Amino acid sequence: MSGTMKDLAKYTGYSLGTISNYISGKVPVSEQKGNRIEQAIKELGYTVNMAARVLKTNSFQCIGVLIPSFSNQFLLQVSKYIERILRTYGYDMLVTSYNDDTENFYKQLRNLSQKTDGILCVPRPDVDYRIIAEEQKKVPIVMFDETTNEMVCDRVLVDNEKIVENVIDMLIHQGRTKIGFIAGKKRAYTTLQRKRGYENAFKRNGIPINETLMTYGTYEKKSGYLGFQKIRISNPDITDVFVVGYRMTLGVLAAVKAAGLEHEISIIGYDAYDISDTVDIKLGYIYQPYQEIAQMAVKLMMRRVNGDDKDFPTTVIINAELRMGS
Amino acid sequence: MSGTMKDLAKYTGYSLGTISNYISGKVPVSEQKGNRIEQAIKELGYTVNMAARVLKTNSFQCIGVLIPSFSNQFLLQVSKYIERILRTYGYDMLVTSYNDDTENFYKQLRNLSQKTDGILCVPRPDVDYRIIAEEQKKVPIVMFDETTNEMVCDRVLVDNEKIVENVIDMLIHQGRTKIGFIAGKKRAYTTLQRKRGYENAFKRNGIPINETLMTYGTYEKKSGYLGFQKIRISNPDITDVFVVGYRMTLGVLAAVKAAGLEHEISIIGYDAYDISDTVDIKLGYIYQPYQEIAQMAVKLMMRRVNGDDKDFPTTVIINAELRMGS
DNA sequence: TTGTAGGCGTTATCAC
DNA sequence: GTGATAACGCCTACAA
Repeated sequence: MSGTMKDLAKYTGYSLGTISNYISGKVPVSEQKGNRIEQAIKELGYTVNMAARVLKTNSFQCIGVLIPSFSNQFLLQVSKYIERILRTYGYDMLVTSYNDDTENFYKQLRNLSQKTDGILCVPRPDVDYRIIAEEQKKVPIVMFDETTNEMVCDRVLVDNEKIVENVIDMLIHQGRTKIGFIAGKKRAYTTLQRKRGYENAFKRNGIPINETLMTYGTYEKKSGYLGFQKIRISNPDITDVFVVGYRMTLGVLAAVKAAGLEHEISIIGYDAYDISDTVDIKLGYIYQPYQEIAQMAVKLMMRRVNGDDKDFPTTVIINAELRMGS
Repeated sequence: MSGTMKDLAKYTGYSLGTISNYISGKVPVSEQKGNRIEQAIKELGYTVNMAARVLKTNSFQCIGVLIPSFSNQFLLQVSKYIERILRTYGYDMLVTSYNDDTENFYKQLRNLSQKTDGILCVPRPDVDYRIIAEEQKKVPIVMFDETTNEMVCDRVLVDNEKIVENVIDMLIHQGRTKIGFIAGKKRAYTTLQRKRGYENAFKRNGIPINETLMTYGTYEKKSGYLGFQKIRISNPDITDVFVVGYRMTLGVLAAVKAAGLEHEISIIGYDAYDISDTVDIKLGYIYQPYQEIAQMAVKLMMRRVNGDDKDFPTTVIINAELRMGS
């Protein structure tokens, strides 16, 4: 237990008010006393007691970020930018993962709502929106990347439907129509969007949709691996695979390699920018602009935190882009 | 602002003490009153005010984890286990990154020491140990993975020297002596250990050490790429590369591939377990047991948090192992 | 500019 | 079991 303001007051002989004024910096204090207080702080090893300050001011100067898993490269990357941007606003960031578990999601949400002034979260599709709504009464909540439909809530999302549609359309125009699609979790918002984009492209080109070319996954490497195998059983003539997420892309790569199809198949993976030049397989990737997502989410959150709710609920849509491996 | 205990007291007509007793669960309360309070909680939307509780109890039931970067797969993986294990002790986890910046490290350390009961951190080599010592007066600090030498501090470390020595020795016995070594940051503890292991192996086998086979890196992919190129200029006959960290391994893979040397060179990468089966290059990896590291770190921290300092400072050493790609 | 006093929401210590 | 009351450390009027 380190010293308190009271200790400083006793030590210097000044009043508590003067000490507080000096430390908060909001009310000027004579230089002489300032110096003496400064010295006392060093002497007694004083540090502000955040709990007390928060209790009094009811403000944490801190925003929570809640993501499904620490294995998600993309979200961690976004978080990194969120942290930087928040700092320019004088806010700290607290990251928490709910480990892909719904109950844990609720728990962490409650937890963060006790420790922060607002929460940026990536929800699961199966969360009970009423629980979120309940928390939302206490602190502003902005969803990013994923969302749930039932909720009235601020959102920052990527236009998954459009980018997928465009990419698949491009492939079709190149005469490649046997395109496997390994999506994320079945009910996830992003999955639905991407699936729609995939289907749109085929419809647009008057090609019937082959359900056996599609499958879902868990974002784990293994499920990418298995997904590819499953699709290939029904479609030995498959030429392209579109796969969502870094780790599932790794899985597909491994499966393609294990099947000795490195030169027959090309892959387009979400967020696979890191590995496109390390493998022999042709690999393009969808780039989701981390920084812009972070920027928009923080901006919106800062407005909410400062009581500006005039356009609530608002949804910001951000464009992704296709990039090819070197 | 949601309801408080005082509101509950007013609403139910019971005293503050009874409300508190019921909510903390530490003192039994008659069932009838319990039910009534439960109902009042729902009615008024009461939630504990953590700040007030912390102020009073001086305990956060929360441990902070401070890592250099959210890009570090390995540390994030360890954090995931830390979180799980902490939960079994009834503690939460807060993760923070200092973005490879020393000043930021200090800042986050101070920050966490205000929000948690103890800090598990991965320090930079150049941190001023006095600042850590200062924080350590307030909360227990356990270093893991990395450490600084000057500090009197608890540590949970991997035996990098031994594993590297063994792996290099094995290669030498296979007649492969042109082994490149791309280490991490120059002054880092882990780097020094690994370098020593590398050198030991050569000494042990009576082979002179070739400095041009060694270089440092920043753990970024690019620095792995450049590191390989640099080493190869002086050593066109290089047959093996030992490289530290997931991303730098990716860089080496890309460089080897760019040079068309997929079949001449084999690579051993730290923590590269994810990609070993996706590339055509022979790739082994060092596996650092995440779970065990997390377990040891948490165990030690829990003892410190509970005031058991009898073996302070203590250092736990954990063994890594070599695994080969599928 | 400086000091005093009251209260933020909780827990802990008493009596009853 | 229950109720009153006093802290915990800080901030903020308001008064001096």
